[in-house]
Amino acid sequence: MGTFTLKKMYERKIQEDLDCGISVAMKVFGAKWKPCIIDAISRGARRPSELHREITTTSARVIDMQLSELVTYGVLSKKTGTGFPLCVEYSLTPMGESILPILAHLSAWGLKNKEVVKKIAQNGQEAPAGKKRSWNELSTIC
Amino acid sequence: MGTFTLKKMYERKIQEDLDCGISVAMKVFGAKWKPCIIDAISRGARRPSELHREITTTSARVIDMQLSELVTYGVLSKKTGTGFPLCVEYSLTPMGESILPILAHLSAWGLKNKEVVKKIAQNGQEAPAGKKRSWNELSTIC
DNA sequence: TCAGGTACCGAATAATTTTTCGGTATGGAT
DNA sequence: ATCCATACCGAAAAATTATTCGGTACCTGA
Repeated sequence: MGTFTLKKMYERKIQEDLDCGISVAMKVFGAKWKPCIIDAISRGARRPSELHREITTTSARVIDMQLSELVTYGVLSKKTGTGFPLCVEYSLTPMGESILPILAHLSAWGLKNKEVVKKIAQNGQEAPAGKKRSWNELSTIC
Repeated sequence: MGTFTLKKMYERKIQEDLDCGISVAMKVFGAKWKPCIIDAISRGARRPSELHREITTTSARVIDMQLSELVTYGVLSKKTGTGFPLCVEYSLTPMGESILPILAHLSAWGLKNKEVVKKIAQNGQEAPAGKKRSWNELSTIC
């Protein structure tokens, strides 16, 4: 028996293609803090308060929101205690566990390339845009 | 000798952490259409016009922008022809090639889970939010 | 009864990314 | 001189995501 209300989710204007595997993956764990949260949980942080303490680069609210989305998509499961103080534990489902190796690959790739990327990023020009065609770009083909 | 101007890139207000491998990876190939473009190129599409024809779900402008970012970050290399008609070819650099297995993993994961995700996504409530605590959520712990 | 720790939530706002629109430039063919 | 296909680009608008702010609720011990 419970009163409840369902908040309607943000309604996209542009449809996404959930037949594309990459879109699906990105939807489920591609948000800014989700990999971070999944990682922390895989390393043993289970309670929201622990996560809040561990991840200080964003607010508690943000973590809470992402946690609940991860539960919705079946990446995490949630157990609620009734004792005192309130206690909730999140843990990875098998589906969640299956994400870990992918995150490991992403992380390895990023670490391997981070110096180059950093250098380019700090150059301040994302794209060599605005250049008006003139000198030879590289070798000539075609 | 060439006239040119550099368009300044979007200046972030919130700093990103480029020591985190996952952030780096996401920055380089995590944008909406980049995986798609990388994939198309890996399958043999080299010229912008081919890509435009192959990827019809977004505009040419979008593809062009992503292409130039991918070049900037060293994922693609660009060769410009001087003949007629104008001809440009993009190809994967070794760094670009090294992304392919990761995309394959992401894609495989997504395809394996897409039915579940689709079902949940179309349920219309992203998060089971708004629920006011009352019945037992799951088993009790703590 | 009140403070204190835990777990949440909604609505507004800000930041970021994506998309649209309307251009420029090149060189050959007509 | 105009038209075509190719390859680009800037600026504004729209869409999406992330963040901030100010709450509620539960239980217990002081």
